Amino acid sequence: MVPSDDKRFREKISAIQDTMFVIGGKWKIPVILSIYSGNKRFNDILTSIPKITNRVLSKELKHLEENLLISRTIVSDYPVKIEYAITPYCLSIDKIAKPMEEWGKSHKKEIIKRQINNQKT
Amino acid sequence: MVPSDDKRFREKISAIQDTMFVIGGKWKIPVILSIYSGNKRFNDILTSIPKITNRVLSKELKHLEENLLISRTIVSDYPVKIEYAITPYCLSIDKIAKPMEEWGKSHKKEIIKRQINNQKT
DNA sequence: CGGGATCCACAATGATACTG
DNA sequence: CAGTATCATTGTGGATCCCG
Repeated sequence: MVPSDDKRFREKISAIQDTMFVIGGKWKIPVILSIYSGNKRFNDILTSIPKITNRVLSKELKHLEENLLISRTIVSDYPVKIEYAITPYCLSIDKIAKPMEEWGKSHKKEIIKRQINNQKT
Repeated sequence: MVPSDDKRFREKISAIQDTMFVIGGKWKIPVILSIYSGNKRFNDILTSIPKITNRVLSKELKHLEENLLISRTIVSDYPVKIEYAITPYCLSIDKIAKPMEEWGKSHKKEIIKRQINNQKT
């Protein structure tokens, strides 16, 4: 590796790893999209996302709140009623969600194409 | 959630999760960038990425090869000499790496800003 | 209803050694 | 050189129960 590239290289990696930390993992984006698509209550979000468990959802919501992507509001004390909402800031992840969605789709095609070619040989 | 949104919603989630699967995790992007920046040999890549171990690197390289992002070429049999290279197809991830890098940078600023505000109160 | 606490299985990782 | 094998340790996720 060229030494002069080193600093920029590491900064780049670091920035991308930061992003991965915030929205990476299996559930972050699904949770955000669930709330974005209208779900506000814990159990609604829970049931809207296949296979997620309440403990994991709880952790993810906390993580997202700490990273300013969603807000948590106590609507009523008794019975306890909480509402989650995405923050205006959260909309900025659209800039990465869109490319990721498109790339994911085209990549799937690419992999399928490869499999067909392998079968031929 | 509105039922009519359901199908598109799940497709969107699925595509993004596919992307996360391919380039997600701690090391995928660093490995790609390392090769991109000129490292071709296993041990070069290994030492260029802080904290990665040879076992993890080995797994990541296999994963990336399976997903067509890098190529693995046996240059000489004895002594064994392998060369890794990024594929032309791999360049397509630039479309997501760039946005992720930019978002990561601006997000760090956002978090720092939040911390300063919290200290005031 | 919105989670937290606990227990447990299994996956991931580090360290070290070893091989073709 | 380019990895694998093995073992100990840690982390993470699911299942279940519980509480305000």
